[in-house]
Amino acid sequence: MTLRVYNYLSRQEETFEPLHPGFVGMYVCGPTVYGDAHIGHAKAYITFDVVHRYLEYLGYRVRYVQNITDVGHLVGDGDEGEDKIGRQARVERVEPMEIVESYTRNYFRDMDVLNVRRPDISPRASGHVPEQIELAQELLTKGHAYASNGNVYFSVPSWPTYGKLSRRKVDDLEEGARLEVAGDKRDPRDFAVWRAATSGHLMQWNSPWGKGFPGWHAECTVMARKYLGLPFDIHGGGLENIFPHNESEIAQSEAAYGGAFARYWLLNNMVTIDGTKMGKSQGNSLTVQQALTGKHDRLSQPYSPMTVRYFILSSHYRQTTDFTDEALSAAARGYERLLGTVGLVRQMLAKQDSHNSTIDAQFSATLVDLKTRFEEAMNNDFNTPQALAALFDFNRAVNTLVNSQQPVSSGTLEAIDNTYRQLGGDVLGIIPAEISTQGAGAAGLEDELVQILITLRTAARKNKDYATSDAIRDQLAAAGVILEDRPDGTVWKINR
RNA sequence: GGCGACGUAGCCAAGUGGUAAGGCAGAGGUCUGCAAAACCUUUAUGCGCCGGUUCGAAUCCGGCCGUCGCCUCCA
Repeated sequence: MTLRVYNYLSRQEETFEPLHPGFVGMYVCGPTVYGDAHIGHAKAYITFDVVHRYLEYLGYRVRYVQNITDVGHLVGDGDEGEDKIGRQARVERVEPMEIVESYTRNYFRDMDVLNVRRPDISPRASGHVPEQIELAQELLTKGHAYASNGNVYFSVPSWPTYGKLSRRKVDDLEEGARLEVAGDKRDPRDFAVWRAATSGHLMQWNSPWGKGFPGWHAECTVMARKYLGLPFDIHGGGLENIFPHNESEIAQSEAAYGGAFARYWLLNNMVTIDGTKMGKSQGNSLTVQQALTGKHDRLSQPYSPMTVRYFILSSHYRQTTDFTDEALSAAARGYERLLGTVGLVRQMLAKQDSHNSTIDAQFSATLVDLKTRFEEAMNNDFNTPQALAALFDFNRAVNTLVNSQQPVSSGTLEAIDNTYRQLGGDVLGIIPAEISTQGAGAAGLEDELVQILITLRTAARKNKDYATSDAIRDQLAAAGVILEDRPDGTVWKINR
């Protein structure tokens, strides 16, 4: 059983084999930090987080590099736009680097709550200006770039394979009505590797061509090379950046350094909101914070981070994900179902007084079956919906077992819990190590207080004083504590 | 104008040549003092429409209709 991935370079599914056996180098285009993370970021980084986690599950040692774009990304069309960071700095009346710092922190804060593991290296574009200048010089030396009025442009016509990733024909690009001809470009298709700064530009550096700043595509080219070497295994990112960004990264790297850039291109599809494109320019963006707080026109309620994560993983990463309130609330209930079983298993495990390490023979076949199906799904280009389906089938089997009123050995419960932790936790990142809203994981005092009420209620029920027992249950429910009577006693959980 | 993706039950979503996974919602049932949770049964003779290839197609080919996206900043 081997991992197969869809490679946008070949537009085919291919067997994944890293260049150096046992090691994987992965670069993913990171955010431009001039605003809060939105659900498009969430989809992209959850997607590659799962890729990262699954590669490690398979035993690879992964180096995951994801840049922070803090300079060079321009607002608007053409070449006259303002730097995004610079503009936001002007709006908020602070230094550009304050913008970068604060939105970088927000970015990691949001990704942390979504349980996205941090990359191994988060290099900043502004910290790699010398390398980007060297890239421009190398391209000039090789004849694939030219300097003009303090700008350095990559010459697209000089590089015949330009367009190979996005499958655009270079000749067609000329007809694009939107491509404005900058006065100092030789060809409208050329793009800037280095840009001359106007006097008002807040972020600028000295260069052989005067004061300026790097072009947007340059950072990824140099930082991927610096930290992963060429070629490296996986380049990830969002499909909307396939052109011109990814295309230009490849061209610059191959033209400057020779040889291949990235070996496998994995690109996630985009996000829509109620069926239409989400974009900052559309005015309908949904930030991660808005999804978590529910403070958004389109949302009826807040959604937990794990619900958002589960929802994103419930469709394949190369499909578009349509965020609707209805779909999210369905996901919330589905996720609750999964988590409820995990919580129950952990509570039963905590209640076991003697340890019996024997694993039920019949159930161990179920465990093996789950693992097989799960791995088959994930090996099939990270098919998380299929993997989740396997997990839900397993879930049903577990529910049947723990409700069978037959004794279940602690060894079996432990094996079940470990499986949830490994597949649902380590790989998919949707099953927390501690379920804070579940009795078993609750803080001591909270659990003790609820246990006192449960004891009182149990006594009332024994006396058939249902008025009292129901009053306790109803009032606890109003406070957000749900009681469930099981044959072996009452358990509780917090209803979020 | 160029390029591309998608259209599967009320909703979300896998499946890409062998006779429709999974989740949500709905219906009936079991369990329960009543609930909750869970479990069982049930919910697409059919996968946008029309043709074609094939023993066999949701899956391949052609045409049509529809939706969305990229080509311009965006993950």
